[in-house]
Amino acid sequence: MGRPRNFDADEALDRAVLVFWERGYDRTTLTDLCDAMGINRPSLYAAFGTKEELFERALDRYANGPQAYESAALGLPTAREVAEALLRGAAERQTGADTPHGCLAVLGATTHPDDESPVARALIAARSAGELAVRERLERAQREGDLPADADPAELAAYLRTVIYGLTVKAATGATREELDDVVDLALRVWPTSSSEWGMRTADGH
Amino acid sequence: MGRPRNFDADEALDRAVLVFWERGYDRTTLTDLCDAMGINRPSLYAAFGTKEELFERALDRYANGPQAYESAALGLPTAREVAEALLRGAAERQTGADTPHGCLAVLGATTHPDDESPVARALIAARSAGELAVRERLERAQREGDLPADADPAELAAYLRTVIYGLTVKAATGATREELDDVVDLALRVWPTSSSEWGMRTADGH
DNA sequence: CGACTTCTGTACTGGCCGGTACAATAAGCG
DNA sequence: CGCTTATTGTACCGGCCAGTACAGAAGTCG
Repeated sequence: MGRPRNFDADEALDRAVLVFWERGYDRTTLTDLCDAMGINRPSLYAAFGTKEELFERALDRYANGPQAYESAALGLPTAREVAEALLRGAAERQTGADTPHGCLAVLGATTHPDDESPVARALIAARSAGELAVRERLERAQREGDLPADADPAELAAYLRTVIYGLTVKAATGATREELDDVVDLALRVWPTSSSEWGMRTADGH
Repeated sequence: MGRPRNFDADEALDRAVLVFWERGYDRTTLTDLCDAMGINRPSLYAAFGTKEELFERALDRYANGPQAYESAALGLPTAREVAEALLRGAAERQTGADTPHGCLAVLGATTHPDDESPVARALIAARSAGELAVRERLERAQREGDLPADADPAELAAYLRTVIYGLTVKAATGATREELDDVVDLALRVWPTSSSEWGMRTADGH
């Protein structure tokens, strides 16, 4: 009962995602959000709560929407395919013509680990969860014999995550998809293809 | 003549660098800066101008101070040494115990290429200049026979820059120096050591 | 129809922001 | 010692921010 709201909450949240994605948390104002969502402030508060709470909802929706290619990538059969899908997916997603460049979870806020703000903690948690998921997928690959026994899933996951973060910053700086794909080509050469070659290349390390 | 200022401008600028480095441009207020610099607002304006202008001065000082390892790295004799020094230097610099984690030039502001603010343009210019310098160094290495002829200096420079950016985000998220060094170990395996191996690993690419 | 409940629109609040006016202060110089 | 010049400290400005009070509007249910 009561007066029905005359906007679609999911659609409004999608608009909010785009605004945060483009401008980051700090530089986004409630006025920006209301304009983009087509509603006014009391409605925003009633439906989504505080700006911080709205950001966390947006982050969640981003993970399940634009960033869903990540979980899809983890479902691929081999570790090598997972790695390539993660990197190519990041390059493609972050240079889309119709979406802001870069990644909301990385560029959403300038955070440092000792920052106790809820926004910072939500972002750091989201990033850590992403890396952990990759690591667990690679550990499974190793158990399945899909990844050489002397490879280190944790290090590989950290490396993949590092490259993905780097792609984000490059995309935000204005890199094109082609440039990013070239970087992905190079980054994937690290991937261990066979146990012997992997060992050989490790042996002469410093 | 006139009353002499009772603070050291360079020292005050160093303090400003630390504040911007830790909090980023947007989250840093003039009150933060004045407190850290030990001066009050009119003195700050007289000595450094606007907050934006102060940030650009801080960025410049950062490049010539904490980030000076980059230009030092470019002076090393071989391309391989240059690459390793850049990555190790980034890992070390961005996880220092006495300095904020991450890189001022990357985390200083959430920017997008179509952002016309002076701060955004200064940051993007600084990043592009950094990558260009690496690329030119690698082109020289190739002329000197120090890098295989079939390697692509522009792609390698973009790759190095991407990994460095990624290290920055990981450092800001709380990664330790050891974790970053492991990533550097992996990242450096990409480096072309001899023309034949480089070609071999390229041939079966997709 | 009329009571009730929920949402919408306007207009506002206290607080913080970047930037500055102005008077007091501290030096050099004749 | 005064005059000039530059910096300092205080106190303030308009503007924008996130968040909200309140009245009117739009539905449901008896």
